[in-house]
Amino acid sequence: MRAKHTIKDIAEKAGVSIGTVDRVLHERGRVSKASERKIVAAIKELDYKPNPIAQTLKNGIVHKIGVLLPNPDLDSFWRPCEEGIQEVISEYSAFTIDVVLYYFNPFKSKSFLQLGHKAYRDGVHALFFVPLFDRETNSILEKFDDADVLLATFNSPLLNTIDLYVGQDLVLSGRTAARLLHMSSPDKGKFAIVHINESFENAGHMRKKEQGFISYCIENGLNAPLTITLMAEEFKTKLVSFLEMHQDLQGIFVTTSKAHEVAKVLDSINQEKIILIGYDLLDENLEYLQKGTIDFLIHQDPKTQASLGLRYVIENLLFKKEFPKEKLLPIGIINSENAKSYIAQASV
Amino acid sequence: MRAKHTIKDIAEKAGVSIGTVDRVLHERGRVSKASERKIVAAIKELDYKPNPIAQTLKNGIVHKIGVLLPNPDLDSFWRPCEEGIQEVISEYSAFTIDVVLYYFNPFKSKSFLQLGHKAYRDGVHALFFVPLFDRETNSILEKFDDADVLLATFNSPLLNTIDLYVGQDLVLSGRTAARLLHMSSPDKGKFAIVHINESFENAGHMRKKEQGFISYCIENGLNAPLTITLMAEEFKTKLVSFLEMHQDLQGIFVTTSKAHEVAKVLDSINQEKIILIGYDLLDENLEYLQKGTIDFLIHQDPKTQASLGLRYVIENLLFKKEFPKEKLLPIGIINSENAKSYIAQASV
DNA sequence: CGTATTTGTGTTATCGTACACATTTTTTAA
DNA sequence: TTAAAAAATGTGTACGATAACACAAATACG
Repeated sequence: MRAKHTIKDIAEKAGVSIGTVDRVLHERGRVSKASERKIVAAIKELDYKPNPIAQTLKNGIVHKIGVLLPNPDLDSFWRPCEEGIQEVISEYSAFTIDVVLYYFNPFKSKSFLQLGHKAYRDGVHALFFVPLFDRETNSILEKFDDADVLLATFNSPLLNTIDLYVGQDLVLSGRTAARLLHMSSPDKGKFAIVHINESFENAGHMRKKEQGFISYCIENGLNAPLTITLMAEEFKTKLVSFLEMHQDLQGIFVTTSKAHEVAKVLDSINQEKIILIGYDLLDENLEYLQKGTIDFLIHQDPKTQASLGLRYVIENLLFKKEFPKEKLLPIGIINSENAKSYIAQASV
Repeated sequence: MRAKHTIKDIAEKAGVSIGTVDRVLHERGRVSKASERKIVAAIKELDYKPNPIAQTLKNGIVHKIGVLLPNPDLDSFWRPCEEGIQEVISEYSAFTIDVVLYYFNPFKSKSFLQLGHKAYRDGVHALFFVPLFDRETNSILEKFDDADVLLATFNSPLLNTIDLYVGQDLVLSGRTAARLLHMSSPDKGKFAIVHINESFENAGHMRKKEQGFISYCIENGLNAPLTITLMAEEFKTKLVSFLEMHQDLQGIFVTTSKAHEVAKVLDSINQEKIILIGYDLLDENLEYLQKGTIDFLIHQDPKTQASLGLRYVIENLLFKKEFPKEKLLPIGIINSENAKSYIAQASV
């Protein structure tokens, strides 16, 4: 690799001053066609690329990045996201960035809306958020429409024009679960999909996972899975009677991170044959994974979603690094053995 | 976050000039104890961190990074690594780095040694390599001993003093495979470990995987697995007679990326009941994964190993970013469904 | 006591880019 | 033809860290 060429090299080659080159580069006008031609030719010939380091130093602004995240104190599912964000913040502590965290109440769309608007008023240069509520998200996006603000989301997909989305293919994760159950009981299979409906915000997620699971069953000539939705109240009663009604059940797929609650019930009635699959590396889930009540966990990796997305945003602002419009993380299958390797992963 | 403090702020606070501050920062002497005390205090109080961007700009050197990699033309296992490296190179094309690739012959330790020494003569600032041969690696490391060169490895672990290692816990991956087989045939299980010994360089890898597999079996009261090593010659004959001898075999664990060769044989004799687990997302493996002959693949993710490691090296040189001494990547379990999500992963 | 030498300190140019401002050249109008 | 306006181009400084250099004050030594 030959040494990098600078603006000065271009200027010399084209026989003009660096100021003129700069004007061409930034299309600020006030340049004769003749000079412009020569400069453009020189840029091409020398394959000039501006030095992003120098640009960043020059601009010298403190990039303000808003992160709009559900409050982990209100729903611990978001704890790993917060951790990921914090890690990235300390990773870039030496750089001129200012990450402002806005924690909204995941059960109140208004809280989301208000904090989104607050981020706008605070004049953030980028907003990285979980678009939990469709209508409110649109309202926020409208606000930012004119402003030159980098908009990035994670966890929940969104149709709107967003610069970046980091997440997972939920349909595929449902199919993956179905395949795992199918593997472990290779006949026609009698399976159940359990939705645990704590807050309606997960509805979309659960539906997509279910859809994937069912599509696998159909394509592979399996019996259609049973479906049941459990709420916090009468959780155990309902589940137990469901199990009694379906004695021949071979596997259960829990579409949320609360598989441990199902495991608890299964344990209490000494039901050991049923294969149980759930989501996420929560401590409660891991405990039952080690005991063998939970057989597989699917890793949604919210932490990586958050940290990777924020990193894309930061590196774009700082170093002008490009990023993909959509980044779908791999669907991790976790059993009692490789769990460790995913937990260690946590710390960078 | 308050605005970043600069060397100038420190100078003002301590009532000295920036030159004096710089001398303290770099321990270049020529500073009175009184000034030093004041400066150190100011640095502490303002929590001063040097701006890595400015430092890099000032230093302005082109960092030369040597990458010592087995030639993918001679062993296609390394193709993804090369791709990962190339991706990172283009990702940082705007920065002042010069990545020099040295392709050695993975079947000839001498080739490895020679290119390692060549990298030294070329005066690289960092060397990122696969330490395939122990003795030769030590010889190379000795060379670099005095020089202030960043040494990083991937894929093959090493005891020596290396700044960074990116890889996987091989023992754990063997355990993971055992757990998967156990899940799919929940009695005492009759399993076989198949080593496919193409080149001795894999010996260490294979041994560790076997070790993990066996330890799982012991801990879980399973039968000890059978072990067989196959060479290219008489591959099929040997395998077929092995299968005939053990009609009740329930699962096979192939410790290399050549599970597809075993799958080919199983297919040819219409053996469908045996569960087959292998390594790596090769096209040949994926084909049999979709067909159902291969049931699981374990993802060693050589591409991420290479790209992540190189990225650590580059970001350390460019931005003084820190990295862990050892980075063990998660052990990915792949079935026919989530394979897609890992393949998509390939492109950044 | 005067000249060397050491020690402490401040000033300044540099890296590559960006932009305000100064200066020169060209065009237009009187 | 010449002054004014417009267009084109060059110059200087800043971003923050670094280090060579200049210079003063303090100390050493014959």
